[in-house]
Amino acid sequence: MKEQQYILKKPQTFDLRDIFECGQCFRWNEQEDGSYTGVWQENVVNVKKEGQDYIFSGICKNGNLEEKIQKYFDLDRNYEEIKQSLSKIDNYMKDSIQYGKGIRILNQDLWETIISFIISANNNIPRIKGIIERLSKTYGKKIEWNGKIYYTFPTPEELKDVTVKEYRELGLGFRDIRMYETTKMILEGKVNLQDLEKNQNTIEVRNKLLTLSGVGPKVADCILLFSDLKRLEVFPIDVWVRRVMNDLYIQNKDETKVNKKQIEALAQEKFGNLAGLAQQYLFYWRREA
DNA sequence: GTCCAGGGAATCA
DNA sequence: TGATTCCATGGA
Repeated sequence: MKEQQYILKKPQTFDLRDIFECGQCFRWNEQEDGSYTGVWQENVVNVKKEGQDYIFSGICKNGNLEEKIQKYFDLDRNYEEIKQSLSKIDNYMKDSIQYGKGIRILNQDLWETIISFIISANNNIPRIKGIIERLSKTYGKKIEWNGKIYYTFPTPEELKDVTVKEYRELGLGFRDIRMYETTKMILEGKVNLQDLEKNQNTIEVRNKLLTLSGVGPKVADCILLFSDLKRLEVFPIDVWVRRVMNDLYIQNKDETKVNKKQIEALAQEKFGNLAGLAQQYLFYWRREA
């Protein structure tokens, strides 16, 4: 495969750290020069900031790099408008958006997002990244670029003979059986990913995702928001989001006792169909700042 | 040694 | 429906 290059000139909303460290993805790693390298589908790409421009270079299977980047980085969406709208809600939103102003929500592969967030359950980000890297290295396809070896995220077919024990040995812990069962369900067609991609009814898609082993409300919402399903109205509630929502708006003495339905209702009322974006600014702000 | 992590499933009321 | 408890693992 031939190396391709694409230069994104002076994007208004685009920051490498905000995009790759805000918790939505697990396969992008910072390089010594401050650029980031990542693998998605069968693409290996490095993004480097040059002045106010961003230089993408890498290899991609069938297709041109520019089109893939346009889609993956959600470049057709107007984030300036979204940020302006959310900033009007209150000063907390204004501050959190100011902190994460370069965030864009990636259109990640549905299958990879499902598995990644099943692994994320009761786990921490460095360890999630390690597990996903070992999964790819063990079962994915090898891609060489720029003198280094990279591995694609394994497809359901590439995992069809993997046992629960082998997942456990990769360090998945109690998530081994969930990963095994979900992979099996998809291979057997009990959940059809193409059908989910086509279905415009968010409730139906969410309910279907919830039938997968290891997919509960929070994981389902992360899949809906961070994959190419791209539902911006969902509001994934994890420990950090519960914490920040309680601190800012609810102020219960015991944050762990806050009712999830109360948080959901509040999010819907305040943020409406942009709740997912609001959630991401708040998550990143509370976790990093 | 203890606590915690982008929670889910099983169990019980 | 709603609340509790257990689930591996590695880093702080």
